[in-house]
Amino acid sequence: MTATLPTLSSQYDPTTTESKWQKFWEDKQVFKADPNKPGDPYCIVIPPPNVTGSLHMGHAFESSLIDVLVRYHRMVGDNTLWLPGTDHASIGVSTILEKQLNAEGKTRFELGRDAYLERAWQWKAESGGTISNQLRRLGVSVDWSRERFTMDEGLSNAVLEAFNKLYTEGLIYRGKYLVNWCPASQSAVSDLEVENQEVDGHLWHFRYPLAQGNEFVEVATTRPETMLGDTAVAVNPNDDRYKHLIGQTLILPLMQREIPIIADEAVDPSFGTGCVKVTPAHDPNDFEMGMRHHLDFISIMNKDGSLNEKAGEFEGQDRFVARKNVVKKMEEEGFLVKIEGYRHTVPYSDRGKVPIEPLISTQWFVKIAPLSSRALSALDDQSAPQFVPDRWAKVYRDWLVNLKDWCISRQLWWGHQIPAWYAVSETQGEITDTTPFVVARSEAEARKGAIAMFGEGVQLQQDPDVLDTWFSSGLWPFSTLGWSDETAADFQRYYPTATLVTGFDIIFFWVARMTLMAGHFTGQMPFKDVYIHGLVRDENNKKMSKSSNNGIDPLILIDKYGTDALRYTLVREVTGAGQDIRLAYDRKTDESESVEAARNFTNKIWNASRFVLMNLDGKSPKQLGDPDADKLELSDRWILSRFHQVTRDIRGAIDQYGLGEAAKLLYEFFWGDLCDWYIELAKSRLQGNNPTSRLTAQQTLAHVLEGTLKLMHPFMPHITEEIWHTLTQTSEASGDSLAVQPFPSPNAALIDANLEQQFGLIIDTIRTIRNLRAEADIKPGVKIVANLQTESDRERQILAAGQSYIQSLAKVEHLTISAQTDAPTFSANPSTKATPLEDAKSVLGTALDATGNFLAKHQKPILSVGLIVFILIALKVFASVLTAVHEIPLLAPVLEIIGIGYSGWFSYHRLLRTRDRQRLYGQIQQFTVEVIGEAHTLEVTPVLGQEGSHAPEEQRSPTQTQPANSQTNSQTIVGVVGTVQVAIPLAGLVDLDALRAKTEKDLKKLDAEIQALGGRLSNPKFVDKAPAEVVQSARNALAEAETQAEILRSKLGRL
RNA sequence: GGACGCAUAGCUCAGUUGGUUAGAGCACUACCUUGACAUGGUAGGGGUCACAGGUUCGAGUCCUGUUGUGUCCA
Repeated sequence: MTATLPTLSSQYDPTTTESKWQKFWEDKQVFKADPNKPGDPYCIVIPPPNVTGSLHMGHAFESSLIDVLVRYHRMVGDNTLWLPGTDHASIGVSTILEKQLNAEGKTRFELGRDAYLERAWQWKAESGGTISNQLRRLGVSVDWSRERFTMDEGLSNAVLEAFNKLYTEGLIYRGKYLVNWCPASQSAVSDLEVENQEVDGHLWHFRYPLAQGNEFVEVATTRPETMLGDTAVAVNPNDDRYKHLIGQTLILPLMQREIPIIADEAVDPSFGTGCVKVTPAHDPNDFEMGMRHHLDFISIMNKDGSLNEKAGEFEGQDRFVARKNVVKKMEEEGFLVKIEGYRHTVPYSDRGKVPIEPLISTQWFVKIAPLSSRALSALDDQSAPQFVPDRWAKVYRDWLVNLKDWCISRQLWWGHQIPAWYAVSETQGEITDTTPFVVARSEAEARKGAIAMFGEGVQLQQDPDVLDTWFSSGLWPFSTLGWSDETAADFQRYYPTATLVTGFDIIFFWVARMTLMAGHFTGQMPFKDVYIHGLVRDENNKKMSKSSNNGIDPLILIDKYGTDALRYTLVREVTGAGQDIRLAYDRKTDESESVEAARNFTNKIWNASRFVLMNLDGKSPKQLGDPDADKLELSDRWILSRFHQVTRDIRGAIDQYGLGEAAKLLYEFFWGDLCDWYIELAKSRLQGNNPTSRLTAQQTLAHVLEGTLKLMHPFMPHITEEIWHTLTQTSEASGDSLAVQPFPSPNAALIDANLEQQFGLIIDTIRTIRNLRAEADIKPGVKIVANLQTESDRERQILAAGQSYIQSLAKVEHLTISAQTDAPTFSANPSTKATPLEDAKSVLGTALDATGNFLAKHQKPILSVGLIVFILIALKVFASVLTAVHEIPLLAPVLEIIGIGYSGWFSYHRLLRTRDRQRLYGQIQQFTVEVIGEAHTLEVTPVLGQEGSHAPEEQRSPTQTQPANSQTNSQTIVGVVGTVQVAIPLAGLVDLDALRAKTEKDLKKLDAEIQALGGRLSNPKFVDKAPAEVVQSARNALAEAETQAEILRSKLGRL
């Protein structure tokens, strides 16, 4: 698309642009990976979002981060694959279907397994694509052709294979244990699906009577109904209060069961009364104690949370109803001592949102120790995976150490059905805790095995339960690449993957599940790096969650500001250590200040690019060609140096996961260096009539803009793709994309720190002049006269080189650069005053330099003979000028005062050409002002400026801005930059008080600094111990500050 | 209770191995509709770096403690 320039709007509109490029990328398969192509493999598997999910800010954040990495690596030349997909969310989908069925007055059992699953697949077909489609709107560069789902055929095979292998190796077992039971979904859940919540509950104190005698012990509980299942009371063996009771028995109230008092180290004597009731079938700690002391395990609860026949008269009551009734009954019978308010944590089911009930049940488990030891040794011996930031490695390690066996069976239908077939014919047609079973890859295979064991007549029934979703998700990094076929091309090429990007809250779910499984099945850690990012918090710094309903919908912000703006906002907020980021948001207006700022940045990119495009004469960067090295002007060399430096910094930052830093570097470079300075400097060249200079500016602009678009592409893919196509005049039909262009490489030869530093002085000088203009209330359109004075040869040379820049950007009509100090006769530091000889040398140096510049500018071959001739001519002119000087009023005495050396320099610069001499007329007056402090003795005829190609009548002569006969104009406002004095003669009335106040303030600051530096330097310990470099820089700083202060003080004296 | 963070401008946050005058964005003030951009430009004001000690020639930065705050684990 070679958009005709006038059609480019002055405001960037993301809506059409973004959908266009998203479609383009997908249609042209720009991100389709090819394992046969060259390049280092770089693969990221998307942490599969839950298929029931919809896009939230966390996805947007994480996807933005991943996309930066992936797009960067693709452009750097790596063979890159970002593989998308979703997991099947066993409990999540079941909950949704359960609700639907409830509304229809049905249960899944009435419906039957097959019909239920049909319905589930139908739901998936209709709603399962939501999250994927929303991800598309983020512009993620995933390979959609490889999109996977944990229940598709390949991944299901991987699950079968993994289960069978683990079972054969003795790492999967079936057994009766205490599990986290979710009465809402009526399924076991893993430890990780349990969320502890602090609640205001109660502590009920009960009295249990001893079987012998009339003593009591007092116990306390937060779940009174569980007392129905108590089979002991425990005390600490070292607790003197109760030592005598150990071994005696109690009569459990309500149940009239005789239970022992046991001694166990696990009892905390300081908690409550020091006596604890023990309910082994309903509490994890008590379960352990029950095992240790061979207690009875009495389960009093049904799977729906109601009490069973073991609960006596409370049978059939819901657990919370029973709780009240038990307390009531205990009170009636005189066993209730007291009820205290008590804040404690209660385990809630992550999905079911009801309190978990620890319940004894027969389930399938994965033996963790052998798996975690492998992951641990990978971490300890090889630091694999590498965590960024590395402190998370410790959290990961702690977790691996504390892992318990993993309950993988779920009493649900949606998911991978456990590949175990029971020989139900051995147990009266039912699956019991003891029914023999065969684990196999298929029913046919199972039958074969079962017949071998139980004969032809064996009846088989597959385990009705399904596997934990995480069982299949844990295989994701390799199952999606083709495992268990280890010869699969993708697996060979892309495994192990490069980086896992995830939030710290999910370390336990993701990272550990995957490292355990990968370590076991592939012998490698599934990713080299784990990049941990923080959470996106809302405007009140609260974690966004469904339950607090404070989520911010990324799609609303995308609609309002554009995807690139949102992505940039999120990425630039990221800082080094994986801190949380906060997103500004106004819920009433759906506006976000921070995204708006990023939107403004996209608009800036758009308009700066538009400016460049409008000035390239319709040519692409390629057609313009690269600029000739010897035609580059100072500003060209500067922006190229900046570009290559920033390229180097950005590569370094991204390579170290400093994505936010890279994003900020881009902002500063683009808005600051490129727009505020280079483009502004290039304007006069683009509009001027020097074709060489114009072409060089065009080439440099085109080159730097294209390079910058590449640098920015990973962060803001849509707008950069749009502009790049226009800039390079690449048609969409070609299928060529910025996304696959090579990322810029820094060219060290073009990086010039010295040049950048010099340019810094020019920039600071411009800023100082602008500052002075504002202080003096000079209107922005008015051109002024400015005098720069410094004793430093180096500074003068820099300023001379940047003279036209200063004039152009600070709106200076006439600029003088001189060695003359402001008030030489009052110099406080005579030793720094230039001698005539030094002056002469300086003049010669400057002259030679200026000559060189002059000749280079005009590209004439230089012969040393020519140079000598030129200098001779210059000297001759100098001589004749001395005569001319006397024709100009007051000039001769002025030159006498300021010295012959400067006069030479001055003559060269100001009197050599007619135009310069004319300009001089306008400057004489202010010279007089500077030197003598008054101008009224001078009479000058106004002379129009004739500089450049501008229409003279549009310009104001300096004499017009500074009426010669006025008494009010004999003031000069002075600023300092480096050791350069910047002086601007003032016209009209000036607020002297304000000027004085300003100057005094600056002076005060300087004096404080001088004092601090002086104090430091007069401290022998500092001078002795600090590195010479630091001491020297302190000395330089002090000298500079003293010069500055001197300038200001002398100015202040005159105000 | 244990672990890990955080505390810097009105707000949100940077600040690399200690080294000149602590930075940015937003907000604020003044001026400017200048031929890329008012979603813009120029300039400006605004900070005892939570507090108290210590190490050091030198501490926003390192150490100890205190306070406040957040997260995870139990």
